[in-house]
Amino acid sequence: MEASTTLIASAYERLRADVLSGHWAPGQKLGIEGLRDHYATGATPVREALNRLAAEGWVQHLDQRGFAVAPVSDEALRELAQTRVWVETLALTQAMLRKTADWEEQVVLALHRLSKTARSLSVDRYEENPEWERLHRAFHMVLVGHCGSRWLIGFCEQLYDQAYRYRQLAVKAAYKRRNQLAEHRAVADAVVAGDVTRACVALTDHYDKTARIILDSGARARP
Amino acid sequence: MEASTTLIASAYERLRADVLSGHWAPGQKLGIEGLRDHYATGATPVREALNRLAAEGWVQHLDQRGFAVAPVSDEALRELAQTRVWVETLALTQAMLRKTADWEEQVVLALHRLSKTARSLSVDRYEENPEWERLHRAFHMVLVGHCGSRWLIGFCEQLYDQAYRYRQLAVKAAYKRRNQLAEHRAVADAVVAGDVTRACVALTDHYDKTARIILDSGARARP
DNA sequence: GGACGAAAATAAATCGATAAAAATCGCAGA
DNA sequence: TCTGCGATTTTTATCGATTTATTTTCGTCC
Repeated sequence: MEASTTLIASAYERLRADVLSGHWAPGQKLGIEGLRDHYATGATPVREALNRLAAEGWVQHLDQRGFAVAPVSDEALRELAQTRVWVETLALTQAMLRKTADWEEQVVLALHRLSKTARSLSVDRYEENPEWERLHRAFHMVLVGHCGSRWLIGFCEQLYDQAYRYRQLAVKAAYKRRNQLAEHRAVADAVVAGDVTRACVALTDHYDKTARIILDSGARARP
Repeated sequence: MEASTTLIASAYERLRADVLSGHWAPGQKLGIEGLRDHYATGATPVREALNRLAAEGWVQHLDQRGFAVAPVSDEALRELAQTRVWVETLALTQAMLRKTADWEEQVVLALHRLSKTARSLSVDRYEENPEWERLHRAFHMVLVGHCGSRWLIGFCEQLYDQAYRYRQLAVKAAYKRRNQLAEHRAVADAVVAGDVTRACVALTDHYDKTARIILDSGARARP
């Protein structure tokens, strides 16, 4: 074999990406056989990948009845958004309390890079720009990355990725134009100014808006 | 087969319990063959159980080099304790903000049950009392269980179980006698009184003491 | 006509074996 | 004695087949 990585790792990454992107719909059953075909690999890698995804909450494992994509619901999204606000403002606050020049520069830099990149590859309709997505995630992770707790950072990553799935599902329904850059800049500015309260308010505002847009788009769980 | 559950679930539970209890030492290599023998099962259940544990952070998965029990360190314990204080005071605060009579009763009840149970099965030396452990976990989970976010509850469970492993490792070194009941009661009293600040301080104090005792016990990571 | 139950079909869980990778060991040369 | 190379051994990752559980189908009985 010549794959740079192991088959299970590859299967895991591809499966995860497909769940995140909404390629496999929430609630959909993920039969071993079907996945084995789709990803052109054996049953063992698929199985182990599914186990990891199950532990991370992306899919459900129904004993003796296989796997299914984790369902979504308005209620779950509200809970997710609320948790994100709580946990990320906590992390941001801690990061700011131990502020360093280096971290501050990272924040400014991450925002700058994000601002230079288009949200959509196409001007008139939405077409995901992977570069923007990468930089957006990086920006948010830099904000909380200096909180001093790998646990907290990990939680923020989980929550971010979960929210990303909801965004992807919503985008299939409606592409709302919106001045995200201003929202991001508001957070970064407050960080640079050292104003914890303002930074947390700005971050909360950013997440609340995102959640509201997704909820309004009408992307709902299918039963 | 007559096992009420599937082999992988059983292997997962037993392996997890053995890692938590310190039966497999931190850093120790977990060879498939060895585990296959020890748990008298096939390689597949062992492998899938290890994958789930790896996703949850109990073991490390070194590509093409098998699995090893997650290492411990003083530094990691400090970070864990700090994160626990942050996240659980957050959850407790939120729980108290949406206080209900029912929840308040659950707290009182959980404390009562805990107070009626001995920490150790033996009077003169420490011998883990599974019932106390169960009730202790239940008490802490009731405290945060009303915060309104399944995510936050899940995080608290993860952190609790991680801390439990450190406690187990420390207990092998030294059994410190200590009035835990008073600490637990302090939290519950503050909750009943509706005093958020005092409840958070009491919880923080409880966790800080635990961490300090473990650190002082000298249970350290082996390289 | 509906419901119960047995049997077939489907799909998941598990095993044993194989292929690939890493670690180990031993030997030759410096 | 130390170092580097290669063969050997050990262990992991993967596959194909078997076993076991669940779902569906199809009669039959009430």
